[in-house]
Amino acid sequence: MDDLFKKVVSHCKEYGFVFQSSEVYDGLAAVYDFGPYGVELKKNLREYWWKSMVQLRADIVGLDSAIFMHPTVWKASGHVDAFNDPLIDNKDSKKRYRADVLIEERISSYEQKIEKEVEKAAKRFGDSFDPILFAQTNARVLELKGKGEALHTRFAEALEQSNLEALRQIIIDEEIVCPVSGSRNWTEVRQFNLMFGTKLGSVAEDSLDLFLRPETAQGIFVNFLNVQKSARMRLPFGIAQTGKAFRNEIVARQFIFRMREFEQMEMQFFVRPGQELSWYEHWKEARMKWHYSLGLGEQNYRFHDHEKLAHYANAACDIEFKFPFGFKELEGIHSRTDFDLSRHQQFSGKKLQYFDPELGENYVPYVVETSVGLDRLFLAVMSASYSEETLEDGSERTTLRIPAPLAPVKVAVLPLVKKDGLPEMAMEIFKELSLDLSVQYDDKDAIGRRYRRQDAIGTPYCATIDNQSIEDGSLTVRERDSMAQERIHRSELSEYLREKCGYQAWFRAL
RNA sequence: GCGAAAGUAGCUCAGUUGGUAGAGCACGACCUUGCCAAGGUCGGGGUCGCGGGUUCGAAUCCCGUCUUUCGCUCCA
Repeated sequence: MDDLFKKVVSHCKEYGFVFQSSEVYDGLAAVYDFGPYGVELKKNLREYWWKSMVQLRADIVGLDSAIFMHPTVWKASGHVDAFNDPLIDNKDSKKRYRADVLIEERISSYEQKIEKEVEKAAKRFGDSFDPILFAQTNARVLELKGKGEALHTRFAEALEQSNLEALRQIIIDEEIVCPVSGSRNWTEVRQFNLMFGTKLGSVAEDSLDLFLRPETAQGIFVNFLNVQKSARMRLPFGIAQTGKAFRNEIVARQFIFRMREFEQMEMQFFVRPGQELSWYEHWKEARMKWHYSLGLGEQNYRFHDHEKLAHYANAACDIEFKFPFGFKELEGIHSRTDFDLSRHQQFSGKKLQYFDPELGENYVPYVVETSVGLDRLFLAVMSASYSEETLEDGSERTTLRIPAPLAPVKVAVLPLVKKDGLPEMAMEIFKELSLDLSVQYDDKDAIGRRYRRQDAIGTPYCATIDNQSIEDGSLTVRERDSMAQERIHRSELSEYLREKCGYQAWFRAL
């Protein structure tokens, strides 16, 4: 594992940001809990997203839909089919493949062979026409074509019936080999469902099979008309929501980058058909600007356009972040067309249309989606903020340079010594500030050590109370990154912190 | 899920051919100092991931299991 990444992971645990779930029971794979500082950072990220996407915009409203949904939702959305992968392992190379992909490759290889035959014949024909050669080529092409079509039919049938044994038989009959080992030593084909199943109802035989939602988006789509009508929204408008989603990943790794239970922050923007691509471009820019506003460094972001589009999209890209293990997806922006609403209309039998007063007609809106992984955003902040430095005096300092508006603790109030009434005055200031900020009080150990402890959890400011404070009410404010100090009056502190730790400056940059 | 490596105190690690656990830091109390970590004294904490086996005796050898990390597949 990357060295920096390793340090970030252990820092997360040691300083109360992220713990492994159920650790006392040896943990639960790919599930994590957020500790005292983690929950604050996560809350701040969610809050900044929500305020900039909902509070600041007249054309977007919020929603909080349930994790449980009617089972037909997932048939309509395509998740029941698309999230089911038939997988097969090669016993020699220990590599795993999707059985359907292996067969599809074989089908297209027949088409390539036909092309080759035709090319070969064309070369040998030259200018003159050779009826014998023509007949031979024709026969070969027809044979290949027949084989390809037969395979295609057999494949479609096996898929239709979800017949795993039939899929395996095709791989064996076609003598498909593993590209790595070259062997035909295959395991059984097994089905992996990426959705978690559960049951609604306490009596087993009366219970309803449900899925935990694998994405939050569908809760927005099925509520489209409820929201549009009750909030009296006109197109174009968006619905935003944050919440947990669940995927039974075969392999879930890289700390909180890929978890089985994760939190999404997403917004579905409903537009008039035909306008979706310009809105798609609009949201690409707007979302990138939002990420830039966090101040983690613009060089750490890039777009990645999807070449293979999902079944529901006509344009899609990712905003990728430079994690310690490379550029990886942080947010997805998809032009989802009218796929979702149309499908829900079809499966529910209820109209999910919008009456456009300008056009004077009804239609199913098109949708542009922006979807961020909150936990990934969290990891991005942690890995971009982690820093180790050697100071002038040769001592080491580990600092989380978390942007002040996101910091779990905004200010620590520290009495310089534990006597002469300094703790009492510090506690008084702590109580004042904690009315509108996350504040910490600490009177243990030497002042320098306390500064380092605050550096390690990313506290941007420390307010130190000394003997002069008792006399004139002034105190020292020490800034985390520069370690610079300035003296201000205690009555100015609240305003000072609000200025430095608020989102206002970020909002203005959007 | 399959393959490979690892698991000893909160953290980083030692533990010699099997003889029944140790260091540094951290933590707690008290004293001292007082604006950028590591002053003094005392103290708490581990059935060596878990279960089984071999042995007079297992952190150490064997088997199983769990978790973590890496590769394969998928994705926010």
